[in-house]
Amino acid sequence: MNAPAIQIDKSAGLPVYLQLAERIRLLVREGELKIGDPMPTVRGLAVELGINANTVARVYRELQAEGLLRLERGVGTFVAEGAGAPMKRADLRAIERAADRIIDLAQGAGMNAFELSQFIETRWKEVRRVKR
Amino acid sequence: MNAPAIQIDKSAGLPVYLQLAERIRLLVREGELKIGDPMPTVRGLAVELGINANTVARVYRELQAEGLLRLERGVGTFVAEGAGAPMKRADLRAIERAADRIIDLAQGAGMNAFELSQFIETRWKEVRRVKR
DNA sequence: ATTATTGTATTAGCATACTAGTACATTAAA
DNA sequence: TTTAATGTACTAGTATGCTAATACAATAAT
Repeated sequence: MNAPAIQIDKSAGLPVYLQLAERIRLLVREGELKIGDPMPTVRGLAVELGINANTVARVYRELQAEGLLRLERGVGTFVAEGAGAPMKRADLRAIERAADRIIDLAQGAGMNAFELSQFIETRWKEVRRVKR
Repeated sequence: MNAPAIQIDKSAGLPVYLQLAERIRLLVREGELKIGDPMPTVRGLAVELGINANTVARVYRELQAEGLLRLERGVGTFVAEGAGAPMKRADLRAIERAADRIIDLAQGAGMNAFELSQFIETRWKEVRRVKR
């Protein structure tokens, strides 16, 4: 499990570079990518995903600016020290369980993945002001 | 509540026409828009959302092709007869409750709306093969 | 010193997702 | 018949999100 599978959906409507950046952020937050872990090569990942190397480079640079990655020319790209602690396993598990539950409900109601995620984004923005 | 608020996020990365189409599909599925209800005018909605009338027209035409809307030139646009029954209120409520729960968990873990929705989309695709 | 591998940079070009403007066609109401 | 409101159609232009190609620069291994 040295290199977790990074995958994107080129036909998803959402720009590839946003998907890729978000996927990497999530892998770090989940703890699948730990501080110091090597990232795939710019060229290598580009080939693997079937996208352009510049697109990968752009994402890496953006994540470096966020302090999530550390780019070393001639050496490689690594998860940066400033990448913040990953979620607690218990929290992650709880979110996974909650996700499975709502996915189950949504499927039962005839929704698809896109509809559900849109629904949740909308609801998030609506609920934010409640602030419990 | 004749016309439920339709809102989009122009800075969300996701193309406006996809957001708009999805938002309308959801309103119909939730039962907020019922069969026969009038939709906002092409021009009116365009102005309201700050987008081009052609973009709205495109979305309406697409939803008509799906059988969700009925466009009558010179008259207006309406929710079509073939729009299918809305979700049961109980199902909708269950999904809303599940959404509130996972939003709460995600916020607690430091995620944002976009991260959560991406997480759920990814998990949906992963879990699909389990097929319970 | 040489070579292979890495990230960096630049330029050109293309398809998509629009914006903007205008004209037209159909319907209902006056 | 006229008018106002609706959806339809077309053309032109722009910004974004890429693809493609190429060259350069730093590092590590030889």
